[in-house]
Amino acid sequence: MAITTDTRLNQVKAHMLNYISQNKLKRNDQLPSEASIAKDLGVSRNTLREAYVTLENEGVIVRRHGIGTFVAQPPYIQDSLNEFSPFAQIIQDVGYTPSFKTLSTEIVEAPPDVSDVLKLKANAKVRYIQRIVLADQKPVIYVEDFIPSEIGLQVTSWEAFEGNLVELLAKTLNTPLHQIQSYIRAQSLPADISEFLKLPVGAPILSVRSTIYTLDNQAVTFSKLCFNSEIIELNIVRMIR
Amino acid sequence: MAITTDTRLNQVKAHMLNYISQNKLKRNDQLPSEASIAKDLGVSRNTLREAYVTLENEGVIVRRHGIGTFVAQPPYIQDSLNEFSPFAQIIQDVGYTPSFKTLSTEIVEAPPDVSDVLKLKANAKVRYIQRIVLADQKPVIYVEDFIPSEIGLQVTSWEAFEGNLVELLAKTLNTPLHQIQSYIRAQSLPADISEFLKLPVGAPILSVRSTIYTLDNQAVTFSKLCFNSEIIELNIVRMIR
DNA sequence: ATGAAGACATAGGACGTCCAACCTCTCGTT
DNA sequence: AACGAGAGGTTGGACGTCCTATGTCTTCAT
Repeated sequence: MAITTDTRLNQVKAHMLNYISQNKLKRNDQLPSEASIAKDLGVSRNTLREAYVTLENEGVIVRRHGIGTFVAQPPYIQDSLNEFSPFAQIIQDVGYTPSFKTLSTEIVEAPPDVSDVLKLKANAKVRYIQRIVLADQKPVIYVEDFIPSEIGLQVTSWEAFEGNLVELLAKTLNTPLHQIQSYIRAQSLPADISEFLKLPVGAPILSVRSTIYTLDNQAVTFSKLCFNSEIIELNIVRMIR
Repeated sequence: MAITTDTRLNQVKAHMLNYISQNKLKRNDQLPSEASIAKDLGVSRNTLREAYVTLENEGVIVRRHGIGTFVAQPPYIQDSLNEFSPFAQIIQDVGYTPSFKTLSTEIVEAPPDVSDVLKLKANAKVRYIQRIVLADQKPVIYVEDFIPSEIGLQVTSWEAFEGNLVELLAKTLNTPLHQIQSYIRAQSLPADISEFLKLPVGAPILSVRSTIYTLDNQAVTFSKLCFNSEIIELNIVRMIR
């Protein structure tokens, strides 16, 4: 379940993250120049530059033209945690350490709204997974996933599953998954979820319903999520022209 | 307001956006291969690849190894109704009739948070517009726009302005506006906005902060919005590959 | 007919090179 | 002492080249 392929670019990225961690670099500390690191690692400056650009986009470093490269936000996470889900990335971007916890999971008959979105026959079964996502051990997202049984995902233990659902789906279906379509609204926290998010009933939360489609517009997973909006913000980039 | 970081990469990006628009390409339509476009534009395949990668990150296209490059989300809003703003579309989609009302407008010194996002000098002036968006005469969105004065928008009467701000900006700056970057969170409705949205204080609302950029990543407008979440849902399409 | 092998087109990845733009520091002229 | 020119280091941008990985389509032997 390696989402990170072992390309040189990723090696370089990993090296830089290690470098910052091991030398205990703090915010605004300067990193070695592109050229020197590239020489040390035996890669071209292009490759290193690409790694730096990526790290900058991820908010780890800041590059300043004509001056040098500096630590922006020391890396909170090492590689493997990065594999869970897109939401881990969001949490990471905000500066927390993400983790998952499975509350329950079972095969159930699809509820009407789910069945509707997934275009299932009546009485069709779905794998139901109830999880929470934690940021620095604090619960911030409550997740319910519904995956049609007919897809036939193979997982040794759903209870212990911490992999990337999207990756697993893509691999099992052997087709690229194309998009998540999400609807977002604000909502008052209902009582039954309150205990999981450890927030008072009625607190404003982001409620998201998200559907993953194949290229053929077949819905393969439907998820309901509740975000603790005090900690997590959603980020959209939308093209307007 | 110098708007010309006219790098080749940006030229290529702009060209591809135009290409998709002018040929009216839709989702899943195939784009010419990297090599052929690069040859047509007289740039190296590297440069073109970089543009493609960027466009993919922005959700406009999808690249598939060994197959080709495809349109993910056409970069323009095909709108006739969309006279005023993307939000009119959202309201329309939900089944209401959108309209606007200007509450107040003036030139003010940019508040710190706004000045920060727009990268303005201290004490720089901005055009401040306070509006509400109505769905079937019912207020559903509260909007505050901040536009740098130096852009020099020409409007006969801001009070009566109901045009499309984005269009006006694009025309005045004579450059395509590229993307909106938005941050969304849930929030309890504060008292000062309560009267405009006609909702009780403390009601859960969607709070959105939205920035419009040029192709060169210059921020040209910053907006704060509050959505009545009982009526409006936001809709995101995010590429996950 | 069928299926395997191979040709071809496409994106993925990396390298080495060159020059531009930007910043800091030093050193010589005034 | 003040200032400006210039050297040297740093990131920014682009090019051309080479090879690899992945799909698709054709061709040919069975």
